Amino acid sequence: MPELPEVETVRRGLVPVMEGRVITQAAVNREGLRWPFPAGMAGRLSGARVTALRRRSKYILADLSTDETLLIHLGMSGRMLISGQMLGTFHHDHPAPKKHDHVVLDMDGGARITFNDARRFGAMDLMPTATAESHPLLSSLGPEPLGNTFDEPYLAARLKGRNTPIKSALLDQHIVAGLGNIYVCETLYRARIAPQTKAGNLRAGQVAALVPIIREVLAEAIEAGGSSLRDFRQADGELGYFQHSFQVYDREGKPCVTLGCGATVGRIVQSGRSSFYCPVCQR
DNA sequence: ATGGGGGCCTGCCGGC
DNA sequence: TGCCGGCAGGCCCCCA
Repeated sequence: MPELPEVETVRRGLVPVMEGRVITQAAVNREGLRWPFPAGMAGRLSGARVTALRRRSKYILADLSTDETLLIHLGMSGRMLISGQMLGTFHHDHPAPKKHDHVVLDMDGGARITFNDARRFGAMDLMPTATAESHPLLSSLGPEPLGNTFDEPYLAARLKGRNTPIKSALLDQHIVAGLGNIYVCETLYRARIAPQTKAGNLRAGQVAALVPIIREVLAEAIEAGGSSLRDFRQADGELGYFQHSFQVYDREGKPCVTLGCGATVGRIVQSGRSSFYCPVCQR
């Protein structure tokens, strides 16, 4: 489910209860999610202090005092719930366990973090911190879209000659890491580029425009997540998914929001995924 | 190498 | 109310 902005929002929500804290007890309720958990995961987590909580693409990385790093991927339906330590509110009971609560981390500050994932497309793994970036899930990722190495010359080089639609190219985590279906649709709408356009056929100006637009779309979504987080980590302590208003995503049949356009948002399927777009604005 | 399709899982929503 | 098909924001793997 979550794309880069949602994962970043979750990471920021976890920082106050995890960073610098010791995992006093880890409970693992099943063998694994998408892949088996690493051997002895609960024991390797218990007693470890989280020294830093980082993000790479859609992965959360918790560096531990044991010189291991815990990799967390939320898949499509993964959620992190915080209980036992609410913002200024008197509250220290934990809610009853729910279906699909797969991993539970109790922290020394009194917080409990529960990883719930109905579809089990998520993942957790442990690896030495020193070689974290060579983890198979991370080693071939493209650059961070908000980082310095993601720029126009880079993107132009990666799209050059590619016959795949720009929609698919931007979803390719090897080209740029962290975009998913929603933000690719939103990016192409803002860039006024039709999703069917062959990546290699984009004009230079279009490629140049994509870089700042991708940055803007993601930054705005993180900002929206950050602001909703303040009111969002309450009642059930669920982190993460803010209501965000999209310009085209999931708006099939609704009017294009561009003033005076008057067209209707369309939907096509590309590589098995829905692309939402304005057939008039996007060329 | 590249591009396309299948598969993994469960939950939800709309139509009948 | 229930059943059923279709769909979901991710990612890996296999095939041509």
